[in-house]
Amino acid sequence: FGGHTCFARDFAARRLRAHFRANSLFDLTLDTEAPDTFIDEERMATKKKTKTASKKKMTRKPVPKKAAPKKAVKATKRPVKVVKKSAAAPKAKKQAVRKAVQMTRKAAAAEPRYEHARIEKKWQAKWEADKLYRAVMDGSKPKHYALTMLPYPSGDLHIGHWYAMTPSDARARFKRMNGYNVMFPMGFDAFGLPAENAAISRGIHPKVWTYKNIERMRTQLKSMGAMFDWEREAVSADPKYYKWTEWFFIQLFKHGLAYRKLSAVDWCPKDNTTLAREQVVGENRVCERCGTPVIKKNLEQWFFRITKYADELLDFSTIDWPERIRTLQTNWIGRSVGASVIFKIAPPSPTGRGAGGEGGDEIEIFTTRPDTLWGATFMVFSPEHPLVDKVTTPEHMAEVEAYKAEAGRKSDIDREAADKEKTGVFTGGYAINPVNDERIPIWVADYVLMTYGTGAIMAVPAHDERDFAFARKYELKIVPVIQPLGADSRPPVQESDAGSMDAAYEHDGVMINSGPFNGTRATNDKGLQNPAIKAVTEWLEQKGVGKRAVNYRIRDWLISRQRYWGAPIPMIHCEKHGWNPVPESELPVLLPDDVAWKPTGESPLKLHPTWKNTTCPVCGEPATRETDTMDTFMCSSWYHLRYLSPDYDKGAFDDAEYNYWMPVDTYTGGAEHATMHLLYTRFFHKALRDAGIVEGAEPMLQLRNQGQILGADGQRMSKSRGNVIDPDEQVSAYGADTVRAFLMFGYRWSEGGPWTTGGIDGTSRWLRRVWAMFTESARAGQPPSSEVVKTLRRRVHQTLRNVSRDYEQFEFNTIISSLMELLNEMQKAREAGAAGTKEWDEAVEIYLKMMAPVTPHIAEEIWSQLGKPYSIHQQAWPKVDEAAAKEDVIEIPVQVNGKVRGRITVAADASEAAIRAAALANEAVQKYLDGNEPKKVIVVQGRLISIVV
RNA sequence: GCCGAAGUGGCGGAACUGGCAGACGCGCACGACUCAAAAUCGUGUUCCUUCGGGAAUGAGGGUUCGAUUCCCUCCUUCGGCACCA
Repeated sequence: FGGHTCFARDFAARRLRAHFRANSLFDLTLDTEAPDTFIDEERMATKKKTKTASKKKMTRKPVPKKAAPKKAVKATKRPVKVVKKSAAAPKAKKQAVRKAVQMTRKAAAAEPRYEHARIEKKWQAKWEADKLYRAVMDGSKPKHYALTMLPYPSGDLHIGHWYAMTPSDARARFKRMNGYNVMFPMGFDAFGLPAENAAISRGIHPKVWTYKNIERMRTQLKSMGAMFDWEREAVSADPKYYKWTEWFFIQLFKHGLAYRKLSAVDWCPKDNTTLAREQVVGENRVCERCGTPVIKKNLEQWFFRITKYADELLDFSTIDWPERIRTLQTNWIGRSVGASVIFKIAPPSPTGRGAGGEGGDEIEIFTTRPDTLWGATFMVFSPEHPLVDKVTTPEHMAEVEAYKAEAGRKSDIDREAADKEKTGVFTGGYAINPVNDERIPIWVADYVLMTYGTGAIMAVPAHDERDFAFARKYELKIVPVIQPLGADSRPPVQESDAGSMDAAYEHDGVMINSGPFNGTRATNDKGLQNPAIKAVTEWLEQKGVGKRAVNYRIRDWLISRQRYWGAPIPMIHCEKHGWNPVPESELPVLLPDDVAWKPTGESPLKLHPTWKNTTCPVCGEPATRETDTMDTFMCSSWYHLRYLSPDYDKGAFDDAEYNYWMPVDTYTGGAEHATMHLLYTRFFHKALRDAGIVEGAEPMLQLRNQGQILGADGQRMSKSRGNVIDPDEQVSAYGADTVRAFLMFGYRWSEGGPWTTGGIDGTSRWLRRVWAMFTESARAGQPPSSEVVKTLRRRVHQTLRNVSRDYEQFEFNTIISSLMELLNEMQKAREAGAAGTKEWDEAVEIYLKMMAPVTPHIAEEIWSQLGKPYSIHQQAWPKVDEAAAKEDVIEIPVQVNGKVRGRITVAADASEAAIRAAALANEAVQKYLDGNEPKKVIVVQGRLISIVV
């Protein structure tokens, strides 16, 4: 391992160890050919020998040590402590449990080994042969549609896939055992850039690359032992799938929800394609796929009218989605309430200075602060605003043209950097402020964006930071209109004092210099709950110069991609008849196989010699096809519908299946899709609903996000960092059940975290112990006391209660810790002779059922070895016996002045008076009371007693 | 800057109605076994301690008999947005 870090060496060593262990290279008992009894006896005998030998040594050796002065002190002091702490039972209890655990751990070593590889292979084959997880409609059962995000077939399954999917699988299995008819489908999001990039760099056809990867990943997915119904598999690059992707596009087009528009769009120069606004990320505005900074291009492209649904998408009242996702989507949609106000362009002044407009022109602006209208001392137009040319006077024309040209050349990053110094030029034109008829100058500046509001703003320098900076730089008038509440605070009341302002005032105050509204209280809240805004908006409406208005940050969804490996956009352009959809009878528009993939910036389909040539569906004259393909997020917006009936050819899905299965009951996947897939799919469903294709407002009722597994170094896993954990290696070393259980045990599922080398060993030990204890035959011994079996039952049913709740709530880590705890309790019970009793058998049966969703193979194997009916996964979830789970004697801590000073043991149903009496009688408590009468005694039933002195 | 989430031992994390902080596991230390490892097993493991106790859930305050949990202020980390008028 020369040249590697210590970590790498350590990691490699561990892997080797695991590998040796898995392949039995260390273990002397691994001769599976030999009869089991022989192995057992042989081993037991050796164990016993070594045991007695060691005991002898033990008793002899420590003697001189104990004679050492230090130890002697401890030895004498100890008994005192023990006596004192005899009240503190938990410690003793804990030790007893520990002892029992150790005893059975020893016993475990004697059992036939847990051979995960053999067991897992065996059961996976049987489940598949038996179609155990086939989900078919069944009106007699409640349905549960469990969906987990489908993978992109990029090559190999990642540990992240396991982390996302296996807990989802466990939850689906839990639901199934609870009587639901569960569908848990799987598929591949198979179109997209990586396939095409592989084609370019390696010369493999995208289709070949993709399907080869799917083949491999399907095998890897099967190694999870998940309950995927493979007969429902859907692959988005399959013509029988994308036929309906195309069909959906046409439906959206027919309902006015898909349209073509020329606009400045985000373009990734590396991937040579346009991107949706959602796919441009980060401060530097980079491509979400490859990290290259995007540039703007003016192109005619296809858009989906997601903005039409902005308001509806803000309503989460009918779905149970994480707060985080709701916030992200809400912010992304970015709803602002304010007013639109109409400013007239001023007619040319008699002096020749002033507007170039001929009069009668109006300009509408959007503001969230109509209460500051009286402070609007100038207007600013975006350089792209169509009225710029009209308002610009001849003497300013050259300067304005130069500025526009400069703005056009700048990238968005340069232009939109918030800390950049603002620039602009005067147009020579003026507008009339409708509230006070002031003539205010019109400027052009690139800090005003054409893409938000109307592309023009009223500038209120006294109360807006950006306008203030601009006004200071170009020496424009500043009129304060909000006076702070304190007498001597700024800004000044008079316009002439504005020169002393050093920043815009953006806080609460009282309106001044505002005609009829002087004295009105103005808070800094936006929206109509601000009394000043409410009053002014109503006044504007009465005067007919403005009205209440809402604006959104979200833009329409740009879906055109200048790439080959995507679903073709089924549209035809004719010189005479413009754009028309391909007739539905001709769907799908098939992707041709014989294309040259060259990164030219044009779709490879455009370069195909014949593909684009077709005829106009209206007139039959020669016409051309759209050569762009669809964003892959279009394909994934409806995959949950294709799973309903992946082979159905009379429609995108079979209505009967839809009516039975939809909507999705639980959806699991990464939060990184918050403003992309998770927003698109909600939009898509609403659009289909309005097109009469689906029903209901939302496609997915409940969403839960898992976190991310990072490399052991806390960084994102990546090949270049060398910190990738390969799930296949983990599976071959530990088995799928261990990997599943570790991923569920080691993390809060919603958080994720760094991979911990060695952490998996704990889970591996757990399963080996389970194996050992449950496969070992009961030894004859003294019968257990009734207390032992009663305690056992109580623990079992208490655990069942907790575990059931945790499955329901996606809290997988505590499921496994509860199971580990119960195993420790069971070992204790076993040592006390409980094995062989009917309570023991019940405990084992419930235990296996509780672990079955997490570790399906080992549970099935032990279940079958115990002679129980196949399959454990078809068993009903056990019911909690509340009576058995109830504690009859409880220990309650007694607090004196907020500190635990003693403990009392009382019957669980003891009366408050009895508990109080017992607490006050407690020796330790008496000591702390020191003869004083307690001021107050609080008894919390079953919890604690708090005494205030 | 704005919005959101989260801060608990060496680590992952638990504490589900405001009621015994640190469950469960990892790691570590020492010991048993071994020629030696590995595996397994045993003991211990929040910190301080004069061995009586005391302190502690990012920091500081508040409410309460009682706060990891509720409220306020601040700090840190992560995620998102970012000239959005």
